[in-house]
Amino acid sequence: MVVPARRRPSLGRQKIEIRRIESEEARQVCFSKRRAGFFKKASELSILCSADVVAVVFSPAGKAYSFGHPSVDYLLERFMGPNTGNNNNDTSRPGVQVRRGRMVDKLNRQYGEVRAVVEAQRARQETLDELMDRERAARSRPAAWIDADVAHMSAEELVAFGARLMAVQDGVVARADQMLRDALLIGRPPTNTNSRARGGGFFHLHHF
Amino acid sequence: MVVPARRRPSLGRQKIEIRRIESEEARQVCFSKRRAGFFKKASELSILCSADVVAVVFSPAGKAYSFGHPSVDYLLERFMGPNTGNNNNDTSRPGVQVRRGRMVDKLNRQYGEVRAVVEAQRARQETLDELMDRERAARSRPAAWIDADVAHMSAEELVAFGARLMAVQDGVVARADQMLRDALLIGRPPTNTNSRARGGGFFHLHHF
DNA sequence: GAGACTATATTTAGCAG
DNA sequence: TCTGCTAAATATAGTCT
Repeated sequence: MVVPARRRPSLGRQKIEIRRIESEEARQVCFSKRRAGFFKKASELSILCSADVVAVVFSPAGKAYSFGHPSVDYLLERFMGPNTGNNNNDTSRPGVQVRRGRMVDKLNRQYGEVRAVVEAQRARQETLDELMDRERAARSRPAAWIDADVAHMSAEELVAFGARLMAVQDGVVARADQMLRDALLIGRPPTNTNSRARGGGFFHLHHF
Repeated sequence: MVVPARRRPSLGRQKIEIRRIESEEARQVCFSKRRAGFFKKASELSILCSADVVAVVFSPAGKAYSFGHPSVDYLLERFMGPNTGNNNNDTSRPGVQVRRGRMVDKLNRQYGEVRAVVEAQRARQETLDELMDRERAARSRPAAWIDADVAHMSAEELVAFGARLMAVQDGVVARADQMLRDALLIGRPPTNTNSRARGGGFFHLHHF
């Protein structure tokens, strides 16, 4: 009795050239997969080598996904620590007061790998997008205080500024990370049977 | 005649737990390898999916390696474009005037994958570190204008600020990228026989 | 249109020079 | 330290559900 010689169920991974994927759909799929892998790599790098890693990815559609890394504790301490009452002459920026809850949602959306959590609240997604837009609009006015000068900086200044930016962003991400962590009461990502989701998750406490 | 049954030349890659590598040396090696792989992934992601990607890695030793990516042209245009003479009331930041040359060096050091180039000028490295420190010191005073407030931001503000930061940083990296590119007259990374350096390089022009 | 799956493409841990 | 090698560990393209 001859077996229908059914073909291989799959050709397996194919080699591809590193060039823009033309197919809109395939591009989107690839983006999701690789973004996940990318963030995972970031996570591993930060854990294995005790390195601070910050990564931001803007989807073609314009959405931002960020990965904030390790030294959460260290930076948290630095930014929220003892000297909380410092000299900030905040006279130009608008005060957007908001409670904790929303923050969690936004971070979840912006964040890449907390997918497991996001999964459970995908419904709120749209509300978030809306919020994001509104906020951006509200900030467009005073927002210029930062980038207005970038174009005018000398080479030296540019580099220095960039460095500062990284450091600050690091702090921002760190604090955000911590807030999310607090809000969700997460110490480690929720256990997930999916093999992809394994690999550690990206909110680590560790080191420094 | 019995063959000495020589063992496998290598056990091949071993599985490791994702946890801080204790061995100082092994950690350093791993850092180098994975940093390279990480940046490569960033590059591929940006090219394949036409996504903007920014990644910064701080080595345990404190050095920063950054990967700026794609929409160089787009952002360059945005930051250096037509409306160069905009409304910046720059009354607080010091003006550090410097010529092009140094910029190239610093960027090279800061950048990870231009190693091939860096290789050829490692000697100047120390001068750069010195410069960096001096600059940082000089900037420590007015530097506070940014991070002083981070600790005081509400959740909403934090996220918005983070988003802006990413965008700006993207711009900074983009401009820096372009400057380096101009200065070195590079269109693509220098050809290198080393297999590691293969994989595309990270300064792309492409898309958007 | 997000996951599951399979077969390959890539990455990289542990060594050796 | 840095480079190269080898083989096992992962990441993922293409498909199907």
